Amino acid sequence: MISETDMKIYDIVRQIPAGKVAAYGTVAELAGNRRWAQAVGNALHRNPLPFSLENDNSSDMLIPCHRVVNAKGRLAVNFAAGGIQAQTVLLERENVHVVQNSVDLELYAWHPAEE
DNA sequence: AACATGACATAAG
DNA sequence: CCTTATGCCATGT
Repeated sequence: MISETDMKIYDIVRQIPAGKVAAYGTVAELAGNRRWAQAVGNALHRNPLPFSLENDNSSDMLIPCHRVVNAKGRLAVNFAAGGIQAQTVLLERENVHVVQNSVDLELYAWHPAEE
């Protein structure tokens, strides 16, 4: 069963454009409450559809969770599908350079207002 | 209801 | 940079 909060969270994450990343806290805030950061991580961890490798993103439930990093740009060590390595590959695939398991937020941080 | 856990954030040492 | 400690919220036992 997907809760209201999860819906909001997934909805926000789905809006992150390719080539950009958003922090858990940012997603939480956009979803409605700044303090859901931890919950966002949990929600994504048990996320039903993590991402689509080569799929054409035809499904509305696709959630690009690899574009979500922590406040310092660090990747998720316990990334559900394949760990941090998988997340790295997915990001690199979108031209988001990953160095030392981190990304440069100055370059890739997603700013919703600029959509 | 109580307690433990987690893909977090922030502050402090 | 790293480790602790504290606070948050949602879940699972």
